[in-house]
Order: sequence, then C-alpha cells, then structure tokens
Amino acid sequence: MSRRSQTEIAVLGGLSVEPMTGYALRQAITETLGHFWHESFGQIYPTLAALEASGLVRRTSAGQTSGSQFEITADGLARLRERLTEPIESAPPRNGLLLRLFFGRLLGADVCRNLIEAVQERAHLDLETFAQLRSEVSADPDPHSDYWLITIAAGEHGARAQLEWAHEALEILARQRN
Amino acid sequence: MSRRSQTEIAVLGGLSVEPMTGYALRQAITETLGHFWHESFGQIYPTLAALEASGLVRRTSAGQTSGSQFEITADGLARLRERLTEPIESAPPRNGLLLRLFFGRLLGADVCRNLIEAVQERAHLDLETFAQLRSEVSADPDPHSDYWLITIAAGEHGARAQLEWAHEALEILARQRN
DNA sequence: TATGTCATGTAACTGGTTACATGATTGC
DNA sequence: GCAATCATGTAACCAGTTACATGACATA
Repeated sequence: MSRRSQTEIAVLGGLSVEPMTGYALRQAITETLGHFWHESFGQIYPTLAALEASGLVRRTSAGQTSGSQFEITADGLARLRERLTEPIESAPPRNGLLLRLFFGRLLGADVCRNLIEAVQERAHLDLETFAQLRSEVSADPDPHSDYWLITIAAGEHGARAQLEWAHEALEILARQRN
Repeated sequence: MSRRSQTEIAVLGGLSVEPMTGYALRQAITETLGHFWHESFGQIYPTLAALEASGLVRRTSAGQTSGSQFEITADGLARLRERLTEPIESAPPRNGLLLRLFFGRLLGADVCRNLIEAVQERAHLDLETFAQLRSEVSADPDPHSDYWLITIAAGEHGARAQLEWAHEALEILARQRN
C-alpha cells in the first residue's frame, strides 16, 4: 500500500497541458483545479526536482527572463498515463462543518444558523466562478474541453446541492422554535 | 495557526453523547459520522490518554467485563463547547476522481465512463444507507435528532447531486463519439 | 479448542502545511 | 527608487495512517 504522492499526478498533468514554471504551475492549479485540488509550493518544488532527476520532466530555460520552464518528457507522459489508472485513493472524509453541526445542540441553534448561512454565501459565489470558468472553456474549445466541463459540472452540482441542503437545514432549525 | 487536532473534538463529542470504550467510540464514529468523518485507532487511543491526563475525560471501569469506559468530565464538556466554536479549518480539497477526469483525455473515454458509473453505484448505496439512518433517528427522537437529521440531509443532497452530475457527465461523453 | 469479536496500545512512516529566506523583474 | 509580482527553494513540524503486537472474552 504505497500511498504514493498524488502531487506527482497533478504536476505531470499540469505540464502535460503546457510547459510552465513551478510558480505558474501552482497558479494554474489554484485557478483551474482549485475547487477540487490543492498544491503548495512546499510540495511542488521538491516534486519537480525529483521528477527532473528521474527524467520525467525537463528544464528548458527557453525564452525565459527569469526562472526555468519545465516540460514533460515522453517518459513523463507514460508515467502520467500509468498513474492516472491507479485506483483512486480518496482522503478519509473530515468535514469540520458537519462535525460541528452534528453536535449542534451544544453549539446552539443561532451559531448553527450562521454556519449554514455562510455555506449559502460561499455556494453562491462558487456558482458565479463556475459560470465564468464554463464560459472560458466553451469559448476556446480543444480536445480537453469536454473533460474540463465535466469537472466544472461536478462543482456546479455540488454547489447547488449545498444550497438545497442549507435551505432544508434552516427549515429544520426554524421548525424547532415553534 | 495552531492547527490543533480535530480528533479531540470528535472524541469529546462522542463521549458527550454517551460514555464508551475507545473501541466503541471508533465504531460509533464509523457508523454514524462515517459519511463525513473518520478516526483511526492510532489517533483515538493517544487522544483519549491525553484527555485523561488533563482531566477532560475520566476512566470508569463500571460494569465492564473488559476494557474501560470513558466518560466526559465537566471540564471536558466546557472544552468541547469551546472547540466547537473554533473556526472551521477544512482540509484542502483533494478529489482524486476529478483530478483523473480533468486529464480524462489521456485516460480515454471508456475508462472515464467506468469511473463515473462507479460513482453512480456508490451514490445509490449511500442513499439507501441514509434512508436507513434517517428512519433510525426519527424513530427515537431526542434533543440531538434535529442536528443529526441535518447531517444526514447533507449526505442525501450530496449523493443526489452526484447522480445528477454523473448523468450529465455521461451525456457529455456520449455526445463526443457522434 | 478454535474462531471471531472486543479491546488497547505503540512505533514507524509520510504526505502535506507553514513559515522563512532570498533574489530577479516589472511597472510606476 | 520602491512596491508588487514572479520565482525558487528549504527546514521544521505535525496530523494522521499503517502495521504490528497483545490479550481477554464469548461461543460454537
């Protein structure tokens, strides 16, 4: 049960779309995978160095003012394909919001209501972001677009579900007082 | 940014409902918080020991054949209330499924379709579990019930969203071939 | 007496975060 | 000349997992 770092997949994946600096990689991940993935510099740079050492990634200082671009090698692409087929190991669930609500009686209904309303706001903002993303991807179709739309759809359905849930939850709390 | 262990909240929370052994605590967490929380023995026992050392939890060998029950003390309850109001620090998102689908073009449409169908099956099973849970909680109302129903509702809305998303995603992939 | 469940723990590991340090480049 | 952004890295820390070890009790 090796539990190999998933960061490798994200890094190779990012570079498979387009060569980039480590910094740009981080940006790209936050901007376009942000709603389902996260990487910190503390992971990206060491991973990049390790990938370079094993020839899965190549450093090309081409046309750069500062920093170095990384591009994926043929070996790197093969490794990426291989790792993508690995069974998905999802992080064990740890939803701090639901943990608090489960013990909501100790927290009090008012605090719970606030927590839920915060989710509503967040979900509304998220829906705007997704609409934006969706239009960007649709405007510039490429072989990846369908898959990107699928991940965006996941975000949208999730956000809508949160709105519906929040509504139901607030109703349960409202009924309580009467 | 202390990043204190969330395990403490789960353990104190569990014991606030009912005194239990460490083993039973783990069971209770998997069974009733399972869809949004997880704890391993490797976390539970050390946490229990630390809580006992600071007087937030008490060991009572009452009426036990083997092992010792733990019960929460007044200090423990105070600490729990305090920790419940802490800002929620959610784990950074790392959804292995969506990461794979984002690079779905490299994986191939067939593999992606399989991944999505697995989600559908999972979601159907989850909905059954939630229905079961819901009827158990409704059958035996207590001051916690409303809050427990809220967390169950979150699971239900999430699962339904996954079904809708899966449907949309499969449609996108189907359109592709034509 | 063997098997399964209840029960408690520890040791090693590691993925990932945070915080810090440093410097180049760009634009004002 | 200054501030903001681009860019690269490292070191310390830690939460949490995995694997291992051990033993009591019930029951078939």
